[in-house]
Amino acid sequence: MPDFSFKVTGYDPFSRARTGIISTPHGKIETPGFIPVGTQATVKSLTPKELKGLGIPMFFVNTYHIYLRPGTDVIARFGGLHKFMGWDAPVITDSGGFQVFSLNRKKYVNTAISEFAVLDREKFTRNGTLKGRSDGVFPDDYRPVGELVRIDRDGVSFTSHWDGTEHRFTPEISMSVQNILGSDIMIAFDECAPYPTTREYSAAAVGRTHSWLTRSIAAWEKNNVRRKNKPYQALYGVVQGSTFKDQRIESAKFVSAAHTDGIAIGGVSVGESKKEMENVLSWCMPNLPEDKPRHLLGVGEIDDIFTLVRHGIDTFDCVQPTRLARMGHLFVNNQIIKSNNQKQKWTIDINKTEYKYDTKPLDRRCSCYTCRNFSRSYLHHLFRVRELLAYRLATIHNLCFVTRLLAEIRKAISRGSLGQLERAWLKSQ
RNA sequence: GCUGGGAUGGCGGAGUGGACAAUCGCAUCAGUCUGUAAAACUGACGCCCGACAGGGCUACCCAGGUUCGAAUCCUGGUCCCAGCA
Repeated sequence: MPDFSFKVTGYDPFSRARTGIISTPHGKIETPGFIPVGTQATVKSLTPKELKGLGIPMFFVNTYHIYLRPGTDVIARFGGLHKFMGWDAPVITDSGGFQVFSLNRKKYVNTAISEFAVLDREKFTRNGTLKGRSDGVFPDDYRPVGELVRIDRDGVSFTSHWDGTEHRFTPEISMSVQNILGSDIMIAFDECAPYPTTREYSAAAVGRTHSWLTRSIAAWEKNNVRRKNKPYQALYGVVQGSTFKDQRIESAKFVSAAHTDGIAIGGVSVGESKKEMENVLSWCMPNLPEDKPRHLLGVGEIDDIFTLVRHGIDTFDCVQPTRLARMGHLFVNNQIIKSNNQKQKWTIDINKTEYKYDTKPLDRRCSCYTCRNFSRSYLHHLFRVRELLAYRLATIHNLCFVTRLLAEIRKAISRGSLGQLERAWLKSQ
C-alpha cells in the first residue's frame, strides 16, 4: 500500500525553492502547494467537487473543532473524515495547538456587575476585548475571565467556545483524535506562543512543544500498529521558538532529528512583522532535512507566498483567501492597489459603491467560473444584499487565483525563473 | 365634521424640562483580517475649525410663549393616522 513519500523534483538555482510531490494514501500533492483551510470539515461554502475543479489537492481540518462538534464518535461511524465529508483526496489535520493561541485572548467582565455578566457595551468590543486597550491594561473593577485555555506541562485544558464545557488536550489525546479522523497528514500537538512574548516564556513553550512531540510520536506509532489495514497516517512535528534565533535553530534541529514524515513550522503570522517572519524562516530552513516535506502553518498572503517558497517551504495553509473572499475582498491580477499605509494589496473590495455599475468581470484574465459568468456589478449586488451565492462565487475566485499562482510558481521553479516571477508580482514601490 | 393618537437626524425608532448634537437598529463611509470563537470585527456618521484636547454654528413639523434653561411644558397653525359620523 502506498504509504507516504516525498520526492523533490527540481530546485530553483537562485534560492532554496524546490518543486516536489507528496504522495499520500488518498493522492498526491504537487509542491509548492497551497492548502486551503476547512476548519469544520468544510472549506466554507464549496463542495468537494468544486474544490477538485479548482485544483485543490488537500485541505486542512481542525482537530479541536471536530472533536467538539460533531465529536469523534460521529466521525468514527464513518471510519474517518474522508467518508464523512465526501472527500476522497488527502486531508491534513491540525493538532489543536493553534487554539492554545487563538482561544487564549483575554476577555473582560465588570465584576461589580456580575461574574459572568454580559459585557459592558461601552467598554468592550463585541468580541469581549477591551476597547482601545490592546496593552491588556484594564480598570480595577474588571478582571479577565473566560480565558478559554489553561496550559500545563502535561497538556492544555480548554473551555469549549460553543457551550463552556471543559475539555482536555494532551499529545496522546490529539493523536488519538486525529487517528479517528483518519487524516493523511497529522500535526503533532504543539503550543503556539503569543506574540510578543518573552524569551523565557517562548523557551518554556518550545520545551513543552518538544516534549509533546516525543509523546505524540510514541502515541502515533502505537496507533499505526493498531490500524493495520487502514491507510497510513503521516506525522509532522512542529518547530516553535517565536522570534528568537537560538530557540528557532534549536527547535528546528530537535524536530528534524525526530522520527516524523515531515516538518511544520508554527508560531508565525501571529502578529510579528513580515521581516521577522522571514528571519524565522531563514533560521529554521537550513536546519531542516532536505528529504522531508516542510509545511508552514498559517501563512499565505500573496507576498508571503513568494517569501516562503524562496525559503524552501513545500506546503502552507492559510485562511486568508477564503476569509477575504467572504468579506468581499477579491483578488485581482496585475492590479496593484496600495492601501493607506502603502502596503501592497492584491484585492479589490467588491462592496464599494464604485462597482455598482461595473459591468466588467472581476478579472478579465481569470478563467474561473465566477469571472467567466458574472460581472463586478452582480457580485457587488450579491454582497450588498448578503446573498449566499456571493460567498460561493467569491471563494471560487480567490481559491482559483491562489491555486493558479502556485501553478505558475512551480513552473517558474522548474524553469529557473522564480525570481522574475516574483519581481513581476511584487512590483512594489 | 367630531373624538383620540402622532409629527425626532438618509430610514426605522428611543427620549418627554438641564447629564442631548440627541440611546439603539438599518443604511452609508473608512479600516482590519495570515495553523478560522469570522457570511466577522472596529471606527466615523448635522455643518465648520482642529492631529488630539476641544471650540463655533444650526437643529427634534411651523409660529409664538413660559423658564436661568425646551426635542421635552403652554397657545395657535399645518400635515398624518385610527375610531365615530
